[in-house]
Amino acid sequence: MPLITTLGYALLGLIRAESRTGYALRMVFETTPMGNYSSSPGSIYPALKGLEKQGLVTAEAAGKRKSVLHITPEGRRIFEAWLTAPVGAEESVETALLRFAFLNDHPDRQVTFEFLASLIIVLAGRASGLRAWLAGEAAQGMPLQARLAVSHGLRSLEASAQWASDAYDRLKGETE
Amino acid sequence: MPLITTLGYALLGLIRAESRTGYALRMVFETTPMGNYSSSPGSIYPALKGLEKQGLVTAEAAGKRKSVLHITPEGRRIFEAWLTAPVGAEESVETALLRFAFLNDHPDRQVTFEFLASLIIVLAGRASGLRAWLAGEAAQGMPLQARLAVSHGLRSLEASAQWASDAYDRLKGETE
DNA sequence: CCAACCATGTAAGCTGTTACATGATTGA
DNA sequence: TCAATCATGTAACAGCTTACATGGTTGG
Repeated sequence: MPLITTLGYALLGLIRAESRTGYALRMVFETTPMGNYSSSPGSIYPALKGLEKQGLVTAEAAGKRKSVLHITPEGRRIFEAWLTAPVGAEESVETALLRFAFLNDHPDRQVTFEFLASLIIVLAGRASGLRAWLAGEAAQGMPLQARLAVSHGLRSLEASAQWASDAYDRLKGETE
Repeated sequence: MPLITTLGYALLGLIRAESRTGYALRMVFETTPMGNYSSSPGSIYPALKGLEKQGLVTAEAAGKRKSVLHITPEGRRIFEAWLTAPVGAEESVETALLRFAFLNDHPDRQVTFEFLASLIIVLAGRASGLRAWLAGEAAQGMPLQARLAVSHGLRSLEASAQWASDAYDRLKGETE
């Protein structure tokens, strides 16, 4: 089993979509909202080295200093497995969104629909957990603003679920 | 200037509210949604040591192994400064919510209202940044699902702003 | 008396950040 | 030619996670 961070998968996915240099990958992070998965040479180059060491990408020399990274068959396998897994109970919304974005290129549209469906279920579960906590006695003893802070978390989950539902409809509309 | 992590401030705030042992602090994280700021002895005890080393808390021996932590005047000063600062442009929603929860105990209610007002402004700024990006040409070249993922970020910001506005009204109602 | 819980800590390892360093290439 | 940008890396450091280690106290 490979140990790949979210940044690693983000890099792998970008390389899969198009072979690139490390610098080109950095630029993606610096010029798009994908920058959340962070930038800076200090994180990207070591991460790329890690992917290379695990045989998920290969570096092709191109000029004095440049080296273009390509995904390997093994890299494809690993990425595909990560990409198409249903949303896990512990998975963060951030990585789920990263996967959703990369699923755009997946040939089987059904996978995306199943992905969104699993996301909605996970979010609903978390939301009901928070709702239960807020209704429970533990919450009654807490100061109002602490409860309000928790209710923010609930709102946030509801907004994500609503987004997922809207995205589902939107994509259904596209495919017809 | 002290270097204190979010976890450090969370601990400091809990100790300020009530002197506690490290174990009691851990239990707070394990039994409430505050668990986001994480638990596990491996992070909490070193963090407490750090606060002690900086003179922000003192440990009072209590029995064989227990030691009760108290906040120092210096700790109070540092915490108060952190607590009452307006929301920064780069500040995460998570730390803002932590501060909001702790502001519950602040004697001057006006501080909380100003805090929420500054939060709303920061969120609005981020939201318009994302909206601009989505409307810009960079976004047009991106695949639909990547744009949808970004629009999730926007929805999320809008939900947070709505929450802040509702919380403002709710608290205004309380004080009347 | 034994299990469960109270209570505190250390050690290894991984990730990421900041800052620094280096040199090539390109356009004005 | 000189500045900006392309392009890749290293080093120091901080923080967290997991896992381990240890021992006290309490209730059945």
